Amino acid sequence: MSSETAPPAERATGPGSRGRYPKGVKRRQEILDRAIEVFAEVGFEGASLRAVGEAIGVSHAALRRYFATREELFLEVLREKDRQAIAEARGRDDSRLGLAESLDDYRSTVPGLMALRHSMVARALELGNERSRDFFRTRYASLRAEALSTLLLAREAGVVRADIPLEAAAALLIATLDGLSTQWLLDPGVDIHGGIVLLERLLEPAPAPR
Amino acid sequence: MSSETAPPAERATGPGSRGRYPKGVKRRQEILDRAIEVFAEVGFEGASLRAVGEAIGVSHAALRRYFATREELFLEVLREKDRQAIAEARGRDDSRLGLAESLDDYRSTVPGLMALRHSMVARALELGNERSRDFFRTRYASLRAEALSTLLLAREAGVVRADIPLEAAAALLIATLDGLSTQWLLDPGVDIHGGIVLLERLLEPAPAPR
DNA sequence: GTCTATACAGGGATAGAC
DNA sequence: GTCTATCCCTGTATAGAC
Repeated sequence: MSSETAPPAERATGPGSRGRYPKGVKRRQEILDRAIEVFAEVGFEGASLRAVGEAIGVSHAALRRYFATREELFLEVLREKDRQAIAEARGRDDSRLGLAESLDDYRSTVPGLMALRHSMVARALELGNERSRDFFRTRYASLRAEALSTLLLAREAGVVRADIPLEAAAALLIATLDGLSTQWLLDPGVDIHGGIVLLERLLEPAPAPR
Repeated sequence: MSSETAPPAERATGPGSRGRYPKGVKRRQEILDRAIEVFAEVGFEGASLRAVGEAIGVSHAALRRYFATREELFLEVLREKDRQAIAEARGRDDSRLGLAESLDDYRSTVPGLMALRHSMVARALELGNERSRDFFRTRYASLRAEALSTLLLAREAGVVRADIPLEAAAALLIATLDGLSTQWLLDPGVDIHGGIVLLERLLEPAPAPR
């Protein structure tokens, strides 16, 4: 049952708590950063704990002082990338849908990291990997919530049809980004941008009557 | 470099060729069928070659007489499932889009096999796995082609708007099925059916004016 | 022709020394 | 905190029995 072996610096990253281990969190962040680089280079399968450790100049066993398991390290990498993406996304929030920008976010990540995300989602779908499952379930939930609020604004601004259920539309938006990216990753000839703008157009209120 | 060690029964499955090994192809098919069962039970990660071999009552080394590599076995499983799906899909081809039916196809597959497909796509995105890459690239290409011809029929029947690029719409359809399924697999509370019918409605010619 | 036996390199997890 | 040593599992590869 793997009953809670109490990983050291688990939830000790909050800034305003009691006593911290400044050395510890710093090292942890360093591992995270180097791990991202390794993923970007060799992808998910190539990024063994030993490979990551070697890139830092540390044995693979040492990594487990900061990340209880390989899966945990992977999830933390994704969390970190999400944080970075959110930080970059600030400041360009208008009432437009802005799907093209979301797409650029998606694509800006190096190929290795895109593969990482896909591999992690796949793992989350497997039996057993509850941690990954929970992570992605809440991640997609918040993605949908974010899309929903954007859609609400867009509808008020009049750029989205008023007769469609926005919850379904939100799920549809996220699904489109995911699915088109998959096809584009497999075959760069696929016009992913065309698919995005098509969906954006389909959501618009009235097709110009002529 | 792994320079072509000539796998035995590689392309010897065609029915009308020269001399066959009837015993061989039968055994191969048996392995395939049992492998599908194992995948359905334990998923992608749990289905090691040794596990599959054990389920058949054979050593793992024996499997490699029929499938040059683990990846090859996996791909063959997916090919087999595709064949079955195509066979079942015959007979219900009207001019409707029929997305709901496609969804049922998607869902009918046991969880383990859905995870298998996702895991294989993820692997195909990784560097190196060219076989998987090729398989899914052509697979998605033919899925899009199929969707395109369906969309053409639907447009002629008047159930799809005439002012949209159907190639982009085809990619969008496939992407939606993929993406929504991912969300639904992670969280059964997601109304995947709602997303599908929404897209179908968005593609319809004119929203009832009122 | 088909399969078992066996070896190899590499993976993640873990225990205990320093 | 980090290491080394070890365990058990994986896919791959080869030799040889029948």
